[in-house]
Amino acid sequence: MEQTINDTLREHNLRSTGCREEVLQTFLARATALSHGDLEGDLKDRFDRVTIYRTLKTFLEKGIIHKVLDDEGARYALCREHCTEDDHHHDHVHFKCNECGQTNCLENLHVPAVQLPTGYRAQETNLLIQGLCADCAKSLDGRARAF
Amino acid sequence: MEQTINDTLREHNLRSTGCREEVLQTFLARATALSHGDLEGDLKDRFDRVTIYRTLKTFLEKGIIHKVLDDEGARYALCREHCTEDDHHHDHVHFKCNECGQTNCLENLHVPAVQLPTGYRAQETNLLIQGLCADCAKSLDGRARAF
DNA sequence: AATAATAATGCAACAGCGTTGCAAATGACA
DNA sequence: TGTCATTTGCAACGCTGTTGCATTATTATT
Ligand SMILES: [Mn+2]
Ligand SMILES: [Mn+2]
Ligand SMILES: [Zn+2]
Ligand SMILES: [Zn+2]
Repeated sequence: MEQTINDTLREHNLRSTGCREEVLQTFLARATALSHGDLEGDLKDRFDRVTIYRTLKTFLEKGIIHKVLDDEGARYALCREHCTEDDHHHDHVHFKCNECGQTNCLENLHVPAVQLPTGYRAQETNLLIQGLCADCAKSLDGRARAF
Repeated sequence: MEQTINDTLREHNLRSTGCREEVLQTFLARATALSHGDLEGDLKDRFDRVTIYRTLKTFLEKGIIHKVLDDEGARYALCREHCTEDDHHHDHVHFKCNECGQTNCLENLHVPAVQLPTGYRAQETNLLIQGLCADCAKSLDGRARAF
């Protein structure tokens, strides 16, 4: 695992540093879209917030993470498919649970194509669906039945 | 027109004030999604920026405008369909032009339904397509042909 | 293992966005 | 015209994200 992280950094032509290792580690461990604040919560005693900002920017540029559309602030998630500096492809759906607040990539759910008006050209699409994730829907149902 | 604006405010149980009239006027005139900064640009010598923020918040709550999800910041657009305090419905596509920067509602382009994983429940969807609007695509083509 | 070249970090300072509390001004309505 | 609830401007604040610069760490080379 330690090795995987440094391999990933090396593959993207990035030096191995404490902050980069831990940010990447956090993304792998939490497996959900994270904001800068989430990361700062975990890492602020070890690294300066500016360094975390710069790490996110670097990871974005190198194709290690992608930006996730959100109604309140910027979030980022690991790129599973193989993205590079030039070639990003993230045409999957993102889901945000209004109950637990988690935002996740639905990697195998493709954004459906839409027929744009004449002359328009699409370059990138972002579909965010908000609602209840399976876990929260279930526990809310349980709570409702109790009454 | 003057009358239309005050009618709209009245219909939503809002007092007619200079700031509200001019913000609504600006939305009608520009016919595109606006950020707080856009409005401030037009109105800052007449109204305090806090008042503009509060006007946006009020219009949002009353269903006069809706929030448009954007990759860089908050934008707002007029509700065309009849929204109220309780009942918002904005399942149309939003398009942002990467050339001219304008974000627009494609009112008659419905967000297609997607089949979520078992247990998930959708409550709201936001589809943002980025690319080139018809005007910009055309003028870029013209420029390319000139070489 | 020591060195040199390059890149990353921490710190301080800053700009922009959005919110809040409060006193003064204004709009609605009788 | 007067009353009362609402809205406004102002000052202050917190949060997010950026920049410049001196210091430190990583990497490649010897
Ligand atoms: Mn994703
Ligand atoms: Mn819209
Ligand atoms: Zn949930
Ligand atoms: Zn355009």
